[in-house]
Amino acid sequence: MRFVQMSRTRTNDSGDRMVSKDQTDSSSIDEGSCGGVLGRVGVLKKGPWTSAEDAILVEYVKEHGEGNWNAVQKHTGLLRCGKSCRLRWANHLRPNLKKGAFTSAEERLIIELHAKLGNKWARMAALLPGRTDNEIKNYWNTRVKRLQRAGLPLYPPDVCLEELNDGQQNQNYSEWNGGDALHNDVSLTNNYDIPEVFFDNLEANHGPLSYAPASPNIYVSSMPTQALGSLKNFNSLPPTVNHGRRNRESDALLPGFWGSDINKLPSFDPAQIGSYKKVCRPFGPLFPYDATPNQNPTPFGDSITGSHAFPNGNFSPSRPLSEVVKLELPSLQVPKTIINSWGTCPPAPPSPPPLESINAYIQSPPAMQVQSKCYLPQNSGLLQEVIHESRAKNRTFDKSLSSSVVTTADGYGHSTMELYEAEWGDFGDLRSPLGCSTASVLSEHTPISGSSLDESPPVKALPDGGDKEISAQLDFPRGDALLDLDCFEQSSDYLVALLNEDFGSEYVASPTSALSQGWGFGSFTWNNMPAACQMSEPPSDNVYGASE
DNA sequence: AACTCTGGCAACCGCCGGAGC
DNA sequence: AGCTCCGGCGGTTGCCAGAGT
Repeated sequence: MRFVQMSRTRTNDSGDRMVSKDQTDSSSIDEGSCGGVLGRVGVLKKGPWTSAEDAILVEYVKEHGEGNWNAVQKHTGLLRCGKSCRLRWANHLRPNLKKGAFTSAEERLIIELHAKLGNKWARMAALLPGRTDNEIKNYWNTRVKRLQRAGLPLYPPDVCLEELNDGQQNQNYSEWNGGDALHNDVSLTNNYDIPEVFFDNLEANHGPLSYAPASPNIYVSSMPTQALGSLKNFNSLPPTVNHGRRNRESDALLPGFWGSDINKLPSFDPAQIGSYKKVCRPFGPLFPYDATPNQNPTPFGDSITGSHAFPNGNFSPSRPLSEVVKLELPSLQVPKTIINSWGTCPPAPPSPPPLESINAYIQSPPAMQVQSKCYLPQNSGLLQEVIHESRAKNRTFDKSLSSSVVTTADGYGHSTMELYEAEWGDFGDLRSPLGCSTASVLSEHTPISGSSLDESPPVKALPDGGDKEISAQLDFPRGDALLDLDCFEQSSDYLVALLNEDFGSEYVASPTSALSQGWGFGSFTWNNMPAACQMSEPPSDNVYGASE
């Protein structure tokens, strides 16, 4: 999976094989970075270190110890600034440095630490003996890149669970105990973020089928099925598209996602599933239909905000920054204030923004992609934040879902739950075979075609409040195509190929069997399924660990 | 064989905080 | 209090190698 750290030596071992273009950069007299200036010698050297320089530095440290790095140049004549010396020593020369690829345990630890700490590379390095912050950072960034391309979340389910459990220990608030905890959480998350799930999948699906209504990669909730759900993204790609790259990625897809050694993946514990059901259920399809805006002031979901891992590796910090003493922003983050300034989404008003603005977004994939890119940066990367917030939100799910009423073609109102059951009955469960969003499902199979806003499909007023509208018109262009069963079958075949390639056919005989086993392909997965929809027990097989 | 894309890695850059004066 | 120096940290860049087309 992860390339074994190459034995190649770019710098010095092979005798200055590599020469940087600015190996001696006399222009970089930058006090802020590396000094650059040196009184008597002239210019400081930049670029890769040579073995001779290393030897000089090692000798110096042996003699004088670490620290006082700016004195190195004085004492040794080494044309390197103090910072460069320190880095070289810390990252390559100091003893007890562990070289080579990260072990599975280390990778696992990094993931867990990142879930807890965010981009605190130095702190992680302190907990990983022999590893440097730079190493960890590089590893993580590469991982983020890979997963982002694959449209996968960053944290495996058990890591989420651990964080979840940790958080539960720390936050043992009751569900309706005066609503303080919940209220605070909800009120503080009143930031009207467009759920990242949209952008996430739009990004993941950008390309020939960028219009495809990707199922939201609902992070925690869909963890066990996330990989399968994400395979959908590849599913939606024509087999002729970039096959080689895809194969490469498919190779990285699951093992890379869950760790370097798939066999070491934690078993899928039904008990954990219970936790998922309990905690994560609401994340998925709820957001466009949340019928309890009073408790759920954000139009998207408090059910969603913060519940999703971005493919860039970070989670949405829907949990307000104000709640975090000092939130370290991962590499691609911007202050929360920017979140509310994206696109047409208004800054947090006291009431949910009009659905029109939301729909406008959803129906403008290109713009969404742009927005997505703009949006990505603010994720905190702190899994705990997400879980913390999600806890306060998931409670609204059952109520909202069961109370949501949508007028269907028969002219009668149906609860969204009824619609789910009706629409997905053919599949034996309530999952979208292609991970179609609830929105597209409903919009496709109700008179509210929603293919165009111009048609002004009726917006459903909820019985419990005239101003609570269901965005039944929420739709993706061409969403109907993805509901087509033929399309599904084709995609399924492709999925089978992928699955067989990655897992071996013994793991998943067919996508339909996978479905029948409770493995969702998209937004409707076992774990984000409303409780009422979970009519059968989740799969007990440990798909990922089946080889054990 | 040439090209492209991606992963991996080393190193640099800029900012920040602490210490000392 | 203000300044400078130093070191630490996180983000970014640039290069090479490998894989695929």
